Amino acid sequence: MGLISIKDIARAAKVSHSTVSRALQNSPLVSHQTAQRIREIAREKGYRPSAVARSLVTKRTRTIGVVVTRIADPFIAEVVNGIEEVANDHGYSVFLANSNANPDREVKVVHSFHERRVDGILVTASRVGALYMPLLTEMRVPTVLINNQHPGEFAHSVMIDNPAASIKATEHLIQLGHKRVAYIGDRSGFQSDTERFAGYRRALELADVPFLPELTAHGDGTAEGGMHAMERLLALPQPPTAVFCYNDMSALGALRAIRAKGWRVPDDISIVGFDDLFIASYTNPTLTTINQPMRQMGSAAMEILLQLFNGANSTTNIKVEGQLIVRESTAPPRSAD
Amino acid sequence: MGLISIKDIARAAKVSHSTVSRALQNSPLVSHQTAQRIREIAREKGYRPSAVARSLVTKRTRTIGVVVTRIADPFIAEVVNGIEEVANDHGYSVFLANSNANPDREVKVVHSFHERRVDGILVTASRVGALYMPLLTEMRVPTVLINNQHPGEFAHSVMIDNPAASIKATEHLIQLGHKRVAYIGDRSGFQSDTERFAGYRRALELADVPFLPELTAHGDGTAEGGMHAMERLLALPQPPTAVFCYNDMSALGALRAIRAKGWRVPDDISIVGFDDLFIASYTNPTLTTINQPMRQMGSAAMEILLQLFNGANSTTNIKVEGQLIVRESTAPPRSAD
DNA sequence: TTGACAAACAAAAGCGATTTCACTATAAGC
DNA sequence: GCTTATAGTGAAATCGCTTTTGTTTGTCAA
Repeated sequence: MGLISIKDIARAAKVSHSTVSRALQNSPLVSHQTAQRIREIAREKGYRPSAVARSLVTKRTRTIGVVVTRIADPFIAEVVNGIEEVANDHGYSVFLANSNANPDREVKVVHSFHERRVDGILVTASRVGALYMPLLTEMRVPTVLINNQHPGEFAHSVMIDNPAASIKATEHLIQLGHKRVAYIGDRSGFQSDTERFAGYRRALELADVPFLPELTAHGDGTAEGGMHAMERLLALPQPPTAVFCYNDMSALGALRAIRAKGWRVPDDISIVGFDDLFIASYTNPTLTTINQPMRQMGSAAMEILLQLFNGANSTTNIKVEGQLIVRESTAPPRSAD
Repeated sequence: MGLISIKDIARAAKVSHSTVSRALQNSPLVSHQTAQRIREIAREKGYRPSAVARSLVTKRTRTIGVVVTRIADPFIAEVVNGIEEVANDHGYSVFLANSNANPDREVKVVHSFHERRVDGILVTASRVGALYMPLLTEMRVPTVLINNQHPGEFAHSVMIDNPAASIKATEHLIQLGHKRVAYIGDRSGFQSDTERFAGYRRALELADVPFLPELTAHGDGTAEGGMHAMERLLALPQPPTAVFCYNDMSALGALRAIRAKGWRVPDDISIVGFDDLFIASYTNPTLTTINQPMRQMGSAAMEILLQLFNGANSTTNIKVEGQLIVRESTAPPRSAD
């Protein structure tokens, strides 16, 4: 005998298996006495109803699929933490899959979720938005996108307001007196890079600070990439006095490049990051950055899903605010030039 | 009509649904021609077989459950990345659940995995080892523990050799000439703390360096905890000249406490961490630490599971070596005393 | 006494697949 | 020409549940 089933405990309790099923879901159609007895026997035998059999008839699996680029990315891990928390609280289990930012693999993963009949799908930082529309429409699975990287609106999403946040970050530097403010972006063509860059330019414009093309360098969102981008900026005949980085990882690399050259932050150069990863509070100097409420973004996305499960059918596009966190990596330029 | 089923495509192809099933699994019991035609129709209609219906009859779900303390923990995220990679490669989907280091919740999660009929379970840093034995035996689900935190052997596990690695770390400090070597541990009672502390003491013993009880402080594995522990060590009349930290997070806090006091690393005090988290290469100074091959530990655990699925029944207890990575945070003491 | 009604349970259908078993052609062997 | 093996297919059983439908029993009013 493999696992014990509802029939086994029906036999033991001398009732039909339908009665057992009802007793275990506290249905009022079974007498309190019998129900009690059945539950007792079930507990004794360590019976656990099969979710797969149940799902087959109820047509709901109480599972959701989460597709991420890489779970080891600290930003994503926090988002997933928020998702899992809410999901678990509501009895949903979460499937996790990495896409490695590979569109093919992403599609494959979504198909596998479909076969598993997940009730909903959450996607972080996807770049295959255009592929999703037909795919998901065909599947009819409620889907919420988090920080989608493809231009265009999707039915349901949670995003950070990139332009507004970037303006805050850049304005902070300008207000400190910086005129030569650089931008280290991500060359991979994410929409968030485009938007953050736009915010940066807009802030310069608003403050009548000229935009200098040579002060834009591109990394790839990693510390390594940020380091190389910073090296290029430092090699300029007239290096910037402040740098706004696409994300904290890039900023980490920038800090390193500056230190390697023997310069000091913020004395010689100011640095602002984006994300407010945990480690931003533990770098030396600590990092001024934009706080993205990652955990809450995850919970919010999951809560949208829950509402969709409950029949809501309005489109929900949440845009959260980023908050500027001033730490030690920014200061007025050495001499206001 | 909800989702399209095997019957729908059977009707369209004018064959029985059994033939469809066979055609889609490339069974040799169906003619090449018919199979071709059926597959074509299935593709056209975007048919995806229901994994839940299949699982009900095959008794295998091709899913595994992964229970972690917190997915946002960078160490764990890397392990999970390794797990997901090989699981996905073999057609397994992974359920992820946080236990928040709460034994009750951990048991609940395992029960939910059981109901979902996962084929196997992976647990990282569990502290409820004693509870697992009966629970898992009853469930008969292959389980592999990663860095289990409960003393005692479990059937299958992947662990780092804590004592050996800690000896390496401590010896490194001693060889640099340090005599007052402190240890910042984790007061939560993890087995890894016990083992690392034991390694530390053993190294002192081997080098005839006296063990001084006042040089042992306890954090809680977080940067904050490490910071407070370090503050206590710094307040000593004669502070240590080197500190071996339970993990990189604690070391991060220690670095910060030292910096707050105006001292410098490694000039005034040397620091060694444990884990080699990504950020160890980006602190200032970069952190000397013990490398745990997190990703590989995850893959190894998943591979053990796969072997168990294939009928292997030997007990497998993998013990991986930690590697000392020397970076900038360690140097000889200011004056060999 | 009888019929209506409700309560408590059993029986059976069905979810969507896999798999066993049975059946029908067709080809091969005598 | 007749048995017999074989390939290809269909029918039916099955997995472990939920849910609809049916049946029995007891209570009460007429």
